[in-house]
Amino acid sequence: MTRDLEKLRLENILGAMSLALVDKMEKAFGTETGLGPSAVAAVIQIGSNPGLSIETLRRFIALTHSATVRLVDHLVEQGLVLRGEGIEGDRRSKALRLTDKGDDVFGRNLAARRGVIERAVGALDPEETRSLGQLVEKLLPALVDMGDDQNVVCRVCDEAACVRERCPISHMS
Amino acid sequence: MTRDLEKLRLENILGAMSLALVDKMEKAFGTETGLGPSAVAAVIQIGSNPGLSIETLRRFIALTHSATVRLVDHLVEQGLVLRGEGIEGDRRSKALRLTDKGDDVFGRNLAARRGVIERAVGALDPEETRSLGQLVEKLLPALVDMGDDQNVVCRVCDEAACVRERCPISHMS
DNA sequence: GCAATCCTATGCATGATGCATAGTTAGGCC
DNA sequence: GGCCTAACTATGCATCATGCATAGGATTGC
Repeated sequence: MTRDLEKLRLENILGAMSLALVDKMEKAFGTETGLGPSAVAAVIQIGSNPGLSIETLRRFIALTHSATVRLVDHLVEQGLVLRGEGIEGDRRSKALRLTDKGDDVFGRNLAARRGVIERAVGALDPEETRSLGQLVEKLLPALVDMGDDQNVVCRVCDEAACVRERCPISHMS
Repeated sequence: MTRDLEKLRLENILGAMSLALVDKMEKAFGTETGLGPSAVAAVIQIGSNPGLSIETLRRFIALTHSATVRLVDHLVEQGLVLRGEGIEGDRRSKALRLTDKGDDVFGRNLAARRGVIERAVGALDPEETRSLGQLVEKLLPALVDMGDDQNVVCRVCDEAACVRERCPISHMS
């Protein structure tokens, strides 16, 4: 019984920690680049997968198509994104790419995210950090459903830090 | 160097895990009770601290006063919240309380949150769970700034599962 | 009893987003 | 070749959440 209560307590703290971490990341995005969560996700995805289409982007960032169009419009106005020519000659689609300015924002967002997480993990010693990593790695797949949202989870990931073969989330396609 | 890369990788996964967990919680709130994140936070805070004022609530859920007024209006319309009489005879303030229906929603939201977290933690054995708990407990304070947002972090916490003396976040005043 | 302070409430504006719809291109089938 | 369906993009319209500015009522201290 005490055991159960203790378990509840730890689960509760895990939830609080996650929420705090996400809050801090979003706040850091805002102060660093002035972009909201969806815009940040879009920039990071376009930066990580240059040339993708709006439709593909839409799935990564979990928005409606129309919302994604508006969002991209906005990013283009801000000079962060370019709508290139059709993908593989398909003139329906537009290949999305970052401008130099967009690339800068891309990097600053990832750095801000890294900073927030490093600051938290900084409270642990190297041994504990490694231990936490192993646990999180084991726990993450249980959180992710099959289907579209596999990618959604990675919408603000630093893909340079992500070893695909070892990512707990199977990136398919 | 490999060590650094590995550290980056683990930090990245921690970020992804937190985002996934928060996503799932918000989704669960939506499907369970149809409320958005702010409304859920409001219900949970009113349920956990019955009789609080709009101004106090506002700080817990990190909204403007006006936004909080509108939110409470909405919750009252839905029959979840009551605006009671002034707090301690102060007729400026209105003591906020949950109706029976609101209390039901309160419980269902907390249960939904617990379910999401349990599902994730279910991937670990008891020993690992305990270990994760200790690490998270150590790491959480490093994430929380002094000031208002100490409470904000707890906006959807299950206070029944939270042992105040052992909460890494000092709840003051 | 008056001024400063605090709490609540409301008018107005904005930004993000979804739904419904339309235009354009590609590809397969006759 | 011509046509139908599917896929991708874009836009009009509506809604919701939220912030800013302002106003009104209550409390407190001098």
